[in-house]
Amino acid sequence: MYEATKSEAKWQKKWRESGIYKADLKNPVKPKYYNVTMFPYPSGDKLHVGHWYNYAPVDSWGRYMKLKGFEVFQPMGFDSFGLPAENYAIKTGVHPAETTRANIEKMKEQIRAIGGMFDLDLNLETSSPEYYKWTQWLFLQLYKKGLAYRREAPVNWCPGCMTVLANEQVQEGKCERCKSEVVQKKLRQWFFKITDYSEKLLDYDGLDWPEKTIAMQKHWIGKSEGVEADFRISEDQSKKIRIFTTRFDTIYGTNFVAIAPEHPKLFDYVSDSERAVVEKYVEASKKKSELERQMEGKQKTGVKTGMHAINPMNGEAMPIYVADFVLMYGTGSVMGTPAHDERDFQFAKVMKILAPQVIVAKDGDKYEDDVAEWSDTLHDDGIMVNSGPYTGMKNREALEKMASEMEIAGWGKKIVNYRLRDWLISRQRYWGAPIPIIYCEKCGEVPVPEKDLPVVHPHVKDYVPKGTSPLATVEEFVNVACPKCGGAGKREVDTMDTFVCSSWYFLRYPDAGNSAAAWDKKIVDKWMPVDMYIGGAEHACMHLLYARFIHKVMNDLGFVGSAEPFKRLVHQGTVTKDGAKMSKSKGNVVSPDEFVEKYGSDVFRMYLMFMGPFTEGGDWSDRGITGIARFVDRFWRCMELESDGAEFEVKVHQTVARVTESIEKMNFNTAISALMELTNAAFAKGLNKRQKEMISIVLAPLAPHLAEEVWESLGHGESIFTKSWPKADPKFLVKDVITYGIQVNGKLRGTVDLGKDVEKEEALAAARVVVAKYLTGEAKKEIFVAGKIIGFVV
RNA sequence: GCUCGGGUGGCGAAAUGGUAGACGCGCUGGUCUUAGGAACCAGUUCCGAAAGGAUUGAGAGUUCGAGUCUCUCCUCGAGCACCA
Repeated sequence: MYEATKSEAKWQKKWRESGIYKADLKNPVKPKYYNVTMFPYPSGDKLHVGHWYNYAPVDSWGRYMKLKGFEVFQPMGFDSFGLPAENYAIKTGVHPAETTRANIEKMKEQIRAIGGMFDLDLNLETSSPEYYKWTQWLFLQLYKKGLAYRREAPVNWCPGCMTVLANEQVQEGKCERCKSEVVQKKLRQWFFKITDYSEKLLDYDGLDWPEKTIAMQKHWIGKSEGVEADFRISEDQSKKIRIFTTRFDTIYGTNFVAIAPEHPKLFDYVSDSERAVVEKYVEASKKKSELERQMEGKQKTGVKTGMHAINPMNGEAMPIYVADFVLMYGTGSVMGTPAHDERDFQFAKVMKILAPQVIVAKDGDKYEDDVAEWSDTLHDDGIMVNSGPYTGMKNREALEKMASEMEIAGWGKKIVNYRLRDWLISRQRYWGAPIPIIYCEKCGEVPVPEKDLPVVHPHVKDYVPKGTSPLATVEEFVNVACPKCGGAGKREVDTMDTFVCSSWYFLRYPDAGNSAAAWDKKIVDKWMPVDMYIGGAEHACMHLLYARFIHKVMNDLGFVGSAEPFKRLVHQGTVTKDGAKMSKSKGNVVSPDEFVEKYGSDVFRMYLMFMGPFTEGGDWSDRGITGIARFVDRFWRCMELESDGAEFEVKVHQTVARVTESIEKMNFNTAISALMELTNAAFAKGLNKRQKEMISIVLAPLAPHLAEEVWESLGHGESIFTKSWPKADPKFLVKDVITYGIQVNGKLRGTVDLGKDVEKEEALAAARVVVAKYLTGEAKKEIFVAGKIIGFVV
């Protein structure tokens, strides 16, 4: 009888004592493998099924790579600054410095109970001065390069969290964390100039990432190539209005211009007579929240400004409108071409702008002069019509020609636009890394000299968010001498977005104890890039984008040799309970503890992996865990029995091959089922020693404790994880006798067993006998695919 | 609305264009047992007594052969959402 609990405690202790999960970081002899999972934040809640669903496959993968002969580095730290830790502290009334400490210890114990080979002894915690010192250093490097700057801008304000948020943290107009409705505020805040890296971030060359994640990032960066053009104002020929379009080819159909209410120069384009109306409209749209704008959907509103722009192609005067469907990005004003843009069409309908004219016609042979209903078929590429000298050209070619001619004429140029905004990193919250900047009356904005780092995060009693940073209440912190002139200075009191802390932790792991630098380039370049990065898909446009940006900056500054941080990325799926995401508020959190206690960690983690492909997640149900428990039991019994194993030799090698293939594809579920099949076949008779050794090694990534126990029972003193992955002998993988299916007119009508080297004629002859009664009439076609199928068409 | 994924037994799920439903749960029957929610053996897609027939969300297409490829549609999930 295998006693999981006892055995697991024993092996966890042995692994820790022998340091088997430690990698030789400075001088890896074997090829390195850097296996990382997104580090957790200590929140005070226990580990739930979702954590296990993440960490178990990561660990199985790491153990597999270890058995394959790699020096595997599989560290884990804690993302301990940030809102989860702070909110937990607010809830319990205990200072975050204390709760964080306690929670990390608690979580470490729980993570150790999984029996993973995570290296938790590096003590990487983003809230410790040894770590955030270097987060501040990182800030200074960006500052020096002009990539960190402060400006006043309308920003997203979350009234629930009482802080500003980055664009990435606003979802459907609500705070990503607390779901409060986000409002716009104009504030002076710190930004990272991620937009400088828009183009570089679009390069995914050499990355093995899920297509979907790449698509999401690309969409978020939102590159569009278009044209910026100046239109003259007909009321005042000295004035121009600059518009942006991606469809310059449709300009002959343009019959209005629309400008965003927030446009700084809006009133340059408003006539005196319309001034009052426009002011009213601007006021009204300012009051609308992001959410209200979305609620209105495609219902367009706007008012005339009273001025007109001149269409440079045909000289027509077009009315200018102020309309809030135009966003204050890029030029903040657009040309309206109702026939070729649905929004323009909707707006034109509301404003009763008449007779939108088709410019690009499908196929060129049929088009309507006037568009009564907008249809996206009109949007297709095609042949130019109604377009003066360009009529008859292919529209994409016309676009190029028109744009070059315009550039020569000097009233516009081709440009590339991105929707990515700069990363707002200021937070008016307590539990984060202080921004290392001092404001001096004389010298202005002064960066804290690197030798003065860290800017120590002050202890504050009342850290409940009030809308301004709690750090501002600590006078000894705020008042400081200017590092430049020695005069009176005041510290920046905002803290950094926790995503800054998490954007570089994987660079710290290999050299976590370094007190002289953020990391030693030599060591880090040995380990970077991360070979396998596993974590949730929800970070696609946040952490995963920020980390790439920071890494590229560090690469450009010469601090790292690699251009990308994560070579291969895999997202685990989400485990739901009754179809809903597990959350404490819903009260549907499943705790692994009782199952681990009853069945052991091996059974629990295998059960999670057996649910299905781990990238897909699934709905939690404890029905069925007994199946894995039975398997473990049978497996153990199988290993206890001794036989010569002759009859299982083929099966053993096939199982090794199948498990290898499955794990290689990270299909842990089918790896387990292959082992089940073998166990079911052999558990009553047993295997020979060599066979047991092979099988226990291929089981080891999935059930490490059980595998160690078996290995030891086979008389080995050393850990199974010092061994190497077995190779299936190809001679056992080819069956001598193959059962062929026989199809007649595509329907299966029988089977026949044939030798592996059977000739076509012989096979067909044998098959004909089996399905004789279906072979009526004349045979039209006979099919023989070696190793696969025999077919007749009659 | 746009961009991705999915849709296969009562359930979780397998299937390089080649015998659909491996493996597991559950269920049915049996063996062993004072008893068993333990263990083992057998069965289990649906309809049908059987012969046989049907079957991978719906429909069409390509193919000797389609869960798998192509098109149209339905539906569920995720993400983005007036970026011109």
